[in-house]
Amino acid sequence: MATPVKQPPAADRVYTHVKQGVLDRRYEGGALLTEGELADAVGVSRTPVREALLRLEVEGLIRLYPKKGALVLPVSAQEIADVVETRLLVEEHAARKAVPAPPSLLERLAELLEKQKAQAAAGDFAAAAVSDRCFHAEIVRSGGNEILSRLYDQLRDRQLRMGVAVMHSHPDRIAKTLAEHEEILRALSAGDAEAAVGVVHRHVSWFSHLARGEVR
Amino acid sequence: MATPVKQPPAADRVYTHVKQGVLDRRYEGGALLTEGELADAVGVSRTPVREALLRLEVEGLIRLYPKKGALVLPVSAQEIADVVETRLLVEEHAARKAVPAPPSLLERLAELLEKQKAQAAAGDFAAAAVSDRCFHAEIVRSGGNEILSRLYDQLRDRQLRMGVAVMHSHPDRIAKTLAEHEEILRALSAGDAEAAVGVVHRHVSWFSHLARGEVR
DNA sequence: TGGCCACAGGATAGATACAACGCGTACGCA
DNA sequence: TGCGTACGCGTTGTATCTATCCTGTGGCCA
Repeated sequence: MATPVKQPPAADRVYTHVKQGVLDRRYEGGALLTEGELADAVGVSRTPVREALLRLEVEGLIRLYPKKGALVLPVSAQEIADVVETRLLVEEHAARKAVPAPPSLLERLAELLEKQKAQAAAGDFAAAAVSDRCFHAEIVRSGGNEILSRLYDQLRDRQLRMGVAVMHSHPDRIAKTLAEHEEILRALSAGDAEAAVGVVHRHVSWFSHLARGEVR
Repeated sequence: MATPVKQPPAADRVYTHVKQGVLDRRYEGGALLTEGELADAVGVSRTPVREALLRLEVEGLIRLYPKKGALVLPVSAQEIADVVETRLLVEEHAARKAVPAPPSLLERLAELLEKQKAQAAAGDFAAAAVSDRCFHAEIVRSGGNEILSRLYDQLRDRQLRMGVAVMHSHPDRIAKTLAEHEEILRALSAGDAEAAVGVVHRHVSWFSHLARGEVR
């Protein structure tokens, strides 16, 4: 048999294609995508394309203009501020709620932290970024609130568009991130909610300083 | 001319139809909707139905099962808890941020409160519920965070499914709601953030007591 | 009688065909 | 030359058709 693996659904392929394209700037902010283009690019019909675009609009990555096309939303200062503010709200809440932390959570966090360290040391920054993301998501998910967990995932996606390059280019920043993660883990282990919240606050709001005025 | 008005897009009609159906319990939780049924019911083809169902899934009202149909999600205790927790998080944050409140905000809130009072006095509980909702939404929107504003709207929609009847049936509760709104407005006017947060907390978490164990 | 397999029914997933709409352009008229 | 209108192209919106997949049912065999 030539292709024993079953292809993922066409709608998902389009979704991933566009999302990746938007996230890593292959599609510039302000670009106007049309269903036909995307259909050709991915090799499917327009129907699944419509589906994917609809999902992406809900996530706030694009905006659908009737009879015109899908506008790749440029990153605005407003959006950056909103994302950071919302992340702060969700993550601080999660950190506060994660105290006292169950051993299973602490264990998973320690594991993720080790993994990220190893990946950073090996120079695999992309993988490290994934681990970074998992670390935060794990804390949020430990709160057990599905609404907040889903929201948080979306926030991280949107944040990916805003200056990821900087994260990857500065080893200093990586080290600082790791140190802060360690600090968060320590605070959670110690059951010190306010300390954990404080570190999370620093950790997240650092980004807003960096992003200020860097709207491209 | 018979129908001079232009019909809204078919997808929107389906969306509204299903959403209303789910919200006012015409479609029971646990029911399995099929695209064909809905297409016939609204009088459009299945394509816009798909679109509408997709949007509703993102909002968390239904769950799409591949090759099976659209399950109207039953209200679970988990969902109630999540909605209330998230509302608390968002609304308390909004209340805190709304201090000091600009006069324009206070003005709009006072206006909405008066309107709701009049509607409640006139016995138009449905309209009063709409005003109630606007009151809260206005505070959240004043924060200027689009992500939180959109999230909040979704939360209110979902909460509509959980025991609205109770709200409408007890005039006592209406009176209490109005009193609490007045209290919130007073606290905001006075610039007392913590007082406002406290009232909001009471106001929102009242619902969780009511909903506990009342999962239908 | 119990379990397995084949088949049929119904649903979605995807492709394609058609209609309606909007926008820009170019032509015509004043 | 300037403005208004009409035409044409491109895009989305909707409908319909086909293929694929899942599920439940029925019969057959051990």
